[in-house]
Amino acid sequence: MASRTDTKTRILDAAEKLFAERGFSETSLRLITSKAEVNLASVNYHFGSKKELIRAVLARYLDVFMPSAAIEIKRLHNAPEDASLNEIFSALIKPLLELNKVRNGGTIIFLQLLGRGYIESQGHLRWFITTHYGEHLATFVKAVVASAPHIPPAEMFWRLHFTLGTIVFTMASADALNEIAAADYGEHNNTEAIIRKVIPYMAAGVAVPVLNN
Amino acid sequence: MASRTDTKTRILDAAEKLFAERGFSETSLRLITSKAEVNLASVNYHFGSKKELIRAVLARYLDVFMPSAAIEIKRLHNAPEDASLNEIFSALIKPLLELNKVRNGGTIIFLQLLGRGYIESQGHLRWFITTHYGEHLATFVKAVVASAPHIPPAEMFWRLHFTLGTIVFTMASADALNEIAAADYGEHNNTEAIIRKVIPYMAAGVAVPVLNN
DNA sequence: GATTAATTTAAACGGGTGTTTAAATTAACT
DNA sequence: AGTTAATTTAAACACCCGTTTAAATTAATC
Repeated sequence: MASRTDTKTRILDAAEKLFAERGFSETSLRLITSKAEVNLASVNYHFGSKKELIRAVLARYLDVFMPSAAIEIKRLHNAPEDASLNEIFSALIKPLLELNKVRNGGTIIFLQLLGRGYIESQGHLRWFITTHYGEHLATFVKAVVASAPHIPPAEMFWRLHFTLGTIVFTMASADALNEIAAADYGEHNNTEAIIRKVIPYMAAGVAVPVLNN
Repeated sequence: MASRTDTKTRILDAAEKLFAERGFSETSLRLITSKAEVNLASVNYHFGSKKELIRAVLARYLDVFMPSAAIEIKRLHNAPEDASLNEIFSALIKPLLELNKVRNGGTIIFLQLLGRGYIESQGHLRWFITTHYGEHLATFVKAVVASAPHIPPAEMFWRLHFTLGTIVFTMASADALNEIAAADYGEHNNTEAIIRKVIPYMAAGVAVPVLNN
């Protein structure tokens, strides 16, 4: 056991930050290992390949977030009346912000990783998440469907992915948007403030009646 | 003048398709030139660098879309009563679908390029668009603000970017989502159908009242 | 048709990539 | 303490990248 932090952990910590900032393919192993102050070959030794390192980075967050989110959703679902969409989305705030306690800036890093993953991996991440966290995901989807019974399942499928796009793109550009907002409107929003802004937007969009013509 | 298509055009046609599918940095000049059946060095000869090729690919669409979109928005604005958000967003459908006539699949290619650009270029694309097409953009924003006067400007800034994220992420994953939708719900949506699905979602989200607590 | 300019071509350049190797070092165990 | 296993290290490997060069080819001009 080394006196300093575990090599594996040092790699993950450096990698997740760089992956979130610059994307997966734009981040070289040499950049990661130099930031982590470990040897280049240690990535392949501990993780096998860059692709598996990416998976490990994502899993470290998903393993915390997914069960926690499912618990919060179930707590809502057990309430006497069905929860509103706003309540369901808001139930995710606590699990998301708890990631900040796991690591500094964990919330936004996680959401940015998610967005990078969905866009860069051409569907591989979607498969990874549904096969590894499908149960937790189903809990969430069920709650949303029950809360908006007037939306047909196929339409809800699309709207939930609209929702994913909304938050994931927003977080990917959060820093740039915050700069503009500060310059133009004197606003300064942290991650939680942005999440609280986006939830009403998403809830309204998901619930809006389908017009059939 | 060659008997076949212009070299410059052949490069642009091959590049835009590959860029939209795999992203900018994942697409090598060698892949582009081999698909275009032109020599590798011709990219640097005609465009100077890969970065300038990317700009040229984007400009070819923006030069068509932006003026056309601005015209449609102004046409609405001249109508006796103020247009609804749904009408404003729907006014963009025609300019978007006209891109399909410019090139096969032009609409979705354009939207995917836009998304890739926003996420990969760390703000460079945002700068490029606002400096080159700022006037047309302002026309659109003004119409939206007038149509939802109950939303403060700072809040509208965020919501319009939520909107951008929604459509851009959706289009980036459109092929994958369509496959799932076809398998799970027997649906088959073309680009226009997806756009018509996403507009009510976005309009509802942009217009939802801000709760002040 | 000769001369000039524009374009295309094949080859090389310098540099960065993920991964592998084999030796050196450190840790764990009997 | 001596032996084995786990880890770290420096170096090299094979490959792909964007760009440049200089010669060959094609087009345009006088």
